[in-house]
Amino acid sequence: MGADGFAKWPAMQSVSICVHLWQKPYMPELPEVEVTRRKIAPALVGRVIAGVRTTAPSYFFLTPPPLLKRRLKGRTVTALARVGKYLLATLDDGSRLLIHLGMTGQLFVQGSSSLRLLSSTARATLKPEQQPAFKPDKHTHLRLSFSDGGPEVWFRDTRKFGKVKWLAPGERDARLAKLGPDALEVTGAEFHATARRRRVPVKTVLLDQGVLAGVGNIYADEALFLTGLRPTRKANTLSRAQCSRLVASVQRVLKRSIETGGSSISDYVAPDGQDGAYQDERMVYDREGQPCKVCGAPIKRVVIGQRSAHFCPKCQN
DNA sequence: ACCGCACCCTGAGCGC
DNA sequence: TGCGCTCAGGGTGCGG
Repeated sequence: MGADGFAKWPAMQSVSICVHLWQKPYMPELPEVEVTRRKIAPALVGRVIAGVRTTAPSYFFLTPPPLLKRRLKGRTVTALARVGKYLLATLDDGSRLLIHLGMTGQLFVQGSSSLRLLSSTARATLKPEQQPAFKPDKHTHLRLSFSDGGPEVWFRDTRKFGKVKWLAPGERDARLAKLGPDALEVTGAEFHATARRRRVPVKTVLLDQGVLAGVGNIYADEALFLTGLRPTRKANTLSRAQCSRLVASVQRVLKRSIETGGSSISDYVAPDGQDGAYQDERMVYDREGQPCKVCGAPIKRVVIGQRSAHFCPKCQN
């Protein structure tokens, strides 16, 4: 990249590409991963990786750091795709870098200042104009520098549920192979074909990445509310029509979230932490005891498969 | 094939 | 004030 190619970097530095992902209500599901992909792609694609810094080996690194460094150095990123909740970077030698953000993963450009990158105390006390650019901490597990000398790309993940793996050219990854069709593309018929032979709660099927890839806890609850189905409803009792409506709801909430996420993070993070505006539209998730926005009944919370599920006892059956 | 559950991790939020 | 406890959650893997 020539000197004039730098023009885009200064503008990018003040931009937070970090979507959500602080605690509970900000899990990276399909929309958050997709928004991250769109924001991070310009800072990745076409650049030559010059240096790789990591933290100590851990199960976060499916490829051990020393090997990861050897494989990435000198490579040019040629594309950045999303597969379910995974990001997949293609490199110029045909190898690929697989990234999963886990629960708390944050992928962003060096120089980003985001309240979500700070401690809760700092978020509460710092005014937006006081936000410092984020400095790498013990949770910043991967730092890529580039031959153009521009800003680095960092991957931070406090709980280390995220994953980084290098895939040799042509290497098939079991995690990717297991994924069902992308949640934005799955059809009602496909969902019904699986649901009809599963006796577990329908929510469990929505969260099964092998059935449809990309739905997490928040959007599963929201889509079920929109469809009027309780999360506890046994999957095999759903009609084909109900499955079609459910899939349509899933796709509606995912698309809506991509829209609001994309716009809200385009240039600034609101001081009250309300970026990733979809949370304002949440009807049930994390609203236990609060009135249903449609009928006023208190939202209920139950546990399904070790995970919380929220629903309106009047609107959902 | 299907299903339930323990596990990985760390910070927030609670009770005392 | 501060300690210790519990909880949250995606994905994996194991035992039934």
